[in-house]
Amino acid sequence: MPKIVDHDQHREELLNSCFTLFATKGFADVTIREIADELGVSTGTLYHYFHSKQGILEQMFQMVNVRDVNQALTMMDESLSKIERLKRFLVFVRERREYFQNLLLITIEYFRHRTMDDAGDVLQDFADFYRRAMAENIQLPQELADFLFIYLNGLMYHVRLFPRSVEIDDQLRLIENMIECMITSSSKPG
Amino acid sequence: MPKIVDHDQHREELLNSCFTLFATKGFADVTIREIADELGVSTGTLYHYFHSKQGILEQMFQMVNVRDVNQALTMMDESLSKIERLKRFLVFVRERREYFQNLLLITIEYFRHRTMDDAGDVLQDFADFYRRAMAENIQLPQELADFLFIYLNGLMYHVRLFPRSVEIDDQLRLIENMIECMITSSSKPG
Amino acid sequence: MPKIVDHDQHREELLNSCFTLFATKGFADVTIREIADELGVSTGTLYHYFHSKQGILEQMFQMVNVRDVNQALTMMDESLSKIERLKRFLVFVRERREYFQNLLLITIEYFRHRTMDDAGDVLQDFADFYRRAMAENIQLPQELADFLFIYLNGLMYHVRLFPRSVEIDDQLRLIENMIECMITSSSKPG
Amino acid sequence: MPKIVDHDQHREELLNSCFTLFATKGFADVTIREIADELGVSTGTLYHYFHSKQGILEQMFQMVNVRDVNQALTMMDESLSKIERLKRFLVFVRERREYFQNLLLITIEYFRHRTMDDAGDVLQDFADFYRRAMAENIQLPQELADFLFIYLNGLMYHVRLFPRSVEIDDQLRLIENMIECMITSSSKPG
DNA sequence: TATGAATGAGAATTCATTCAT
DNA sequence: TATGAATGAATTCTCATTCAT
Repeated sequence: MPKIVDHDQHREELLNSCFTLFATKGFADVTIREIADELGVSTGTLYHYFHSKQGILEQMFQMVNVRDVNQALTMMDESLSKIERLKRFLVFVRERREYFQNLLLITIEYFRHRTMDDAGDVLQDFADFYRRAMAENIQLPQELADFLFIYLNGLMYHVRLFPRSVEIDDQLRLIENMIECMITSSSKPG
Repeated sequence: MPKIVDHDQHREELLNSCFTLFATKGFADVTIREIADELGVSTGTLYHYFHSKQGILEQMFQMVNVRDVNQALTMMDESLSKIERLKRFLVFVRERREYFQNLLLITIEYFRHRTMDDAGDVLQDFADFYRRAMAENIQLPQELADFLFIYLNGLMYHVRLFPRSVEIDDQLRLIENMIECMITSSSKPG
Repeated sequence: MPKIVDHDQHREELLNSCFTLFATKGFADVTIREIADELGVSTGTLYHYFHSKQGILEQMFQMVNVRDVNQALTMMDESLSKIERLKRFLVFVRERREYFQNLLLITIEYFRHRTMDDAGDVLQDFADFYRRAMAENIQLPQELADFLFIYLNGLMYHVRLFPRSVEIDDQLRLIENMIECMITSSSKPG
Repeated sequence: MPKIVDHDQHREELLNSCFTLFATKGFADVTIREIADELGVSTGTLYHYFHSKQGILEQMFQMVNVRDVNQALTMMDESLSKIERLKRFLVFVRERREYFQNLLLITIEYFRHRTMDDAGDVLQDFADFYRRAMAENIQLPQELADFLFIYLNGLMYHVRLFPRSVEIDDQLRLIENMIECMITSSSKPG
């Protein structure tokens, strides 16, 4: 009997392995051969799992999308205060900064290479998911969550491209203070 | 006598014209033929002015670098208050947002494709220049200027990739308030 | 399972086929397309077997080298006299004159296009092999074998470039007489 | 008044300068730019003097042809003996061996790249001239002169390609002895 | 006459994709 | 299902040649 489950699982492993490859070299500069070598399979095998190189990028992006949704939903403890939640979230981002930097770069690759027959506005949904998840999890007003999201993307971009010019910890403390300040000042009466 | 051509000036014009091309499609996905067509010259001419495709990217990035330095230095009126300066600066960014979005994407391309024999740490210098120019011009402490720089990069990234998800004017107002709040609160006694 | 191909054998066949091509047109004037057409394969296939055009020349020269060594070693009958050996050798050269003319021209191509990271002094080894094989096989003193080698190269060069100006048979008879004369006169007492 | 003589003289100088270039790198591997640089003129100027790259090779070969004829005719002293003439000739070749090596390589280039609308059988005439000049000057029977010619070409080829494997002086002494031997033995009465 | 900027056909090489095994 | 040899269109780059100045 063919192992259907394994097939999907295998595909997911394959996608994971070339996530970093695409992020660091860029989609166009990674060859199918490279991917195959990285994954330890032949190019022929790759084409059993994916329809094309393009398809790899698309499926990878969608997989990331789904996976991150699932992860984020289970992150927060219901009993925490806003400030605690924010702190936790920033620690979470800090710990996975490598991943988020790559995700940011992958998103650009997807932005550039998506075909218009991709179902719907995948990118918009992707961003919206993150923005809303942040608002919900940290319980921030959407505008503030957006602000935080935008800033964190800027920070990921910055530390990847100019690694020596800012201290990520200093910047995270700064944004924490700022958001905290906004929360407390806006919740204060008059 | 041969045709009189200002070699450097012509080269700069050529570089300007493929700035957008590289930003939108990405360096690897733009062909020399495309560039030549866009510029209205032959591929041979391109190689008369540039040593390689790589060389086009490098020279373009350096040109941008130099040009932006010169522009930024002449931007500010000495008599303005901090707040006024910040406002002016944000208007400046807003008006040139298209350009800054492209610059951000070009920077990633340069980051990916630079060769190690490029003189020094061009990228670091590039970022440092912007960070310091902002600190000086708006007269912010460096940490706050860095914060602003990082946020604005995040914003440029966001509006390019997810154009429908946030209002750039709302976000600019928000960051203005935040910085203003920081300035005033930190300058207040006690 | 992929198509079973004896990689090395196939490569050798390919090399054989472009031997004449390189000899007659010269390395630089043969295009990869021409080679591919001549061999009945695609350009892509060529690059599956060889690292570059340069590499084809290098591997071809080395293959020739090895093959000729093996052939020459089995040529001579132990029981023959010096004169008989010489005669046989000249017949051998005469019969394969087309090949030797091409080999001479190929050697020039290799001389011109070899890269310095080629292992050792391939050309010198190549010549030394021939000189020594001749001395041994015909049992001539090295100096006389060198003389014969040099003359025969000259003859191959001549008949290829100026085919109507000398009769190869006359010249072969002449050199036979000369060598014979040298052998007998030097072996005579007094 | 236009200087017609200078034009031709200039052209001859130009041809001289790229003689070595063509010999060492081969016709196809020398660029017009290289030639122009070597000659210290622009590519445009080159095309005032020559119709094409091909034309440079053709005119160069013809110039060499004519020049060598003129030189050789004035070389010999009428009063010398055969043996003396042979010796002188070999010294002449020895002194100009660099030139003859290049000439041999140029001849191959011409052989490969001549067009069929080149007037007559230039190559054949070229070889015949040398063969006859040698027969006349040294006063050898044509067959022996041919033999000498062929051998010397072989020697030039050998010392250029395999410089460490034979001593040119040893070989020249050997051929001298051989020819001498042939002369004296054939002139002796039965 | 002399220049060298401009041209574009054609070169070597790469690489996504196919398919016989 | 898995392989990797084979394909050939497309890419970057070169270079002989032209021509406006």
